[in-house]
Amino acid sequence: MRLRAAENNERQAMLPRRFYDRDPRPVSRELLGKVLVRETASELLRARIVEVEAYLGENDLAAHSAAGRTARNAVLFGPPGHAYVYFIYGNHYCLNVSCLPDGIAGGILFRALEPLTGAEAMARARGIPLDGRGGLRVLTSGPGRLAEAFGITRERDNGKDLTNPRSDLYIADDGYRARRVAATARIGITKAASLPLRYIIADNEFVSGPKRLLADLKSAGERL
DNA sequence: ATATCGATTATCT
DNA sequence: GATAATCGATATG
Repeated sequence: MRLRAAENNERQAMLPRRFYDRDPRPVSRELLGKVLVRETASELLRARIVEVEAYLGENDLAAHSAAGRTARNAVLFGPPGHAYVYFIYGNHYCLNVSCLPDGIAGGILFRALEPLTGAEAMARARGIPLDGRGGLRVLTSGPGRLAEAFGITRERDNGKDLTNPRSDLYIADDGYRARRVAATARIGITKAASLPLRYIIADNEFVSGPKRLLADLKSAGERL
């Protein structure tokens, strides 16, 4: 009953398509603090978005869309609010959401989440104990980890409309507002590596990478 | 605590 | 045939 009510509230707070129909940078900033939800008949997973990276489409050398449309990156060129899932290093899936109107590429990579609901199921999906080394952090801190925790695969989720009321994967606003937010250089790329397009909730434990606070705030291109 | 390295495959040159 | 928006294990200070 209580869960039911929370569920309904989340449903109502599902972000609409127009939220994503903008430049990936402001969308990234506003995505911080929102809640990623996986909701099926048998499971409810919820986790707060604490780290994302903006990818700017054909003008961004580090973006998958930089060299134009292909079968793999087609979702990035499609309408806003859809899941772009790619497979990387022969090991991991990563989740993005498309931005900007149909025909214009752009997207946002989800890099870290803070578990809110269903941590036990996330641990199961990750194949690790809930109380093991690293604690809850290793469940969802990192793009490959959070995708595994949420059972995200290309087959299951690529192209999924995150703004469809019947989608089992969506993003909600639960009223939380991030306080200290910063932008830093993006992680793990070689091209256009110095642009400050990685957005983090600065004081959040689940932000990815070692020595988070010091390094991040020192290299922060701008405070938001 | 930081550094390096191997795994493993879809995608593109 | 090389590369990649990563992770986890192992080695070293």
